[in-house]
Amino acid sequence: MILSTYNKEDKVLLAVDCIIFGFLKDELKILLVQRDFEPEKGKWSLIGGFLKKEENLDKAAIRILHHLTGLKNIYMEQVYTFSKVDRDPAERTISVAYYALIDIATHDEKILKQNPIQWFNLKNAPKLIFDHNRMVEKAIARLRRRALSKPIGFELLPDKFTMRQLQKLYEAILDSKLDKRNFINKFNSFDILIKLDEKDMSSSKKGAYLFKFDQEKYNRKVEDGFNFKI
Amino acid sequence: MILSTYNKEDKVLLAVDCIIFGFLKDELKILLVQRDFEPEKGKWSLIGGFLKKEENLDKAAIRILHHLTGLKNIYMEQVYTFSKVDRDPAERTISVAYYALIDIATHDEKILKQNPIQWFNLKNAPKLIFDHNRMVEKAIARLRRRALSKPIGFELLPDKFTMRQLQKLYEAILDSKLDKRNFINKFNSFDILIKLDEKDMSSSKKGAYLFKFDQEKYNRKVEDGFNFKI
DNA sequence: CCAAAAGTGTTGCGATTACACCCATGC
DNA sequence: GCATGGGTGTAATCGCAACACTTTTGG
Repeated sequence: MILSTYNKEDKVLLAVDCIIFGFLKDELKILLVQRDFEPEKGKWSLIGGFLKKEENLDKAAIRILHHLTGLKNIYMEQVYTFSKVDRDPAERTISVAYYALIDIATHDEKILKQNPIQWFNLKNAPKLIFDHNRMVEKAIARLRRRALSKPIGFELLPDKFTMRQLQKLYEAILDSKLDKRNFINKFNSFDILIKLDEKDMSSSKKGAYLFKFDQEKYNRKVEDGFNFKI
Repeated sequence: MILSTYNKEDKVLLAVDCIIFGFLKDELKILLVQRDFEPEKGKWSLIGGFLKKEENLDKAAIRILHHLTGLKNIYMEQVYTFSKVDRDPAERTISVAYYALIDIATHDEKILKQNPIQWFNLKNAPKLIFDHNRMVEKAIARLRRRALSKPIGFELLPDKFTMRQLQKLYEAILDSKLDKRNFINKFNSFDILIKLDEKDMSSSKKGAYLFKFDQEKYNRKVEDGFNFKI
């Protein structure tokens, strides 16, 4: 029933849980924390926290991520709100899931200073508390859809990257093999990468050219109705 | 800060607002209510209510829709959670938006018994309270994406419908003209409709064949990896 | 000199698009 | 008999997928 004041309505705890994706050595990873409080103390969990009265959810997600990893200016996006009545046995809690994309290679030192948090390969991540595994699934589905329609992967790669790295990233996100030539041809046809004179020598004798994402050009193209589509 | 009990955390009001889509006379419509309480009394608003402690959000959305329209067994889906600090001037409220799809032709009598609610053409709907217009936008975007990848429109049409009605529905959702022959050819290629012997005589002298959606066949196809794609 | 990864184009096929005429009937 | 909406097929084009060999160089 709606009342003319809201006084009689139930209030609830609103949590934010973050599915933090990273990419390293051709593998998609997620960052997990070992819970240091009851219930489920010691178990692996998504990084989370509670919404405060004076902030919106986006801000809360940014604050929680920053607090537990030290990272700022990270791409985040709301995924879904989970509300099963007994999802948290301690108390009725609604949780809004956000996913974040992190370039591990550039940020790893910062993150791993924090103790009880750890990267897991997505494929062999542990069982998580509550409904966190479902949250991860939803976030992956979302990431996948996003990757097909936006050049989202750049958030997960260093500033300079090789075509092969980019391809491996898409393969990890989409969980399928892609053809090398077709992938490169398609990406080049978008014309949103800058080919550098530099080479990355770490993965082969011949060396592989490095590329950068041309954000400006991409934005202009989007405004002109360009549609990214892998 | 996460504490070992949640006692110190802020609690908030959690609302559910419903973007209710209908389709009649080739037009996509939304159902709105004139608010009968402060703040913003008398203004047009989405149909909404508050989450109760003992229900999850899906249940709350169903309850709220049923309470204000009398309808049951309606397709609903969570869209997004809105949390701007001052979105509701009366009190800090977070709102989870759901969209619903209703076949107006079949259900209209029930709905219009209720007094202060009314269908509006999407194109000339009034300005809504709070951030409700943004909610509608998000819901449309979601509906659009959904319509491209699932035969979602059947929720919006009567049990029996003509090809032309189906096409007009897609045109309304996608906000673009479609070619008559291409549309029918594509839809027939999916093979998920049952052509009836009956004709609808209301729109032309010749009459147009009626079709039904073959839910069973569709489900079987989806299980076999079929991918609906307009 | 050879192993290992990088780089590079072409072709066939299937899907999408564009397009125009006859049909049935109520008035 | 004519105006109105219903119904139907084909050809041209485009985008996607499949595919193999040469280059470079550290060891």
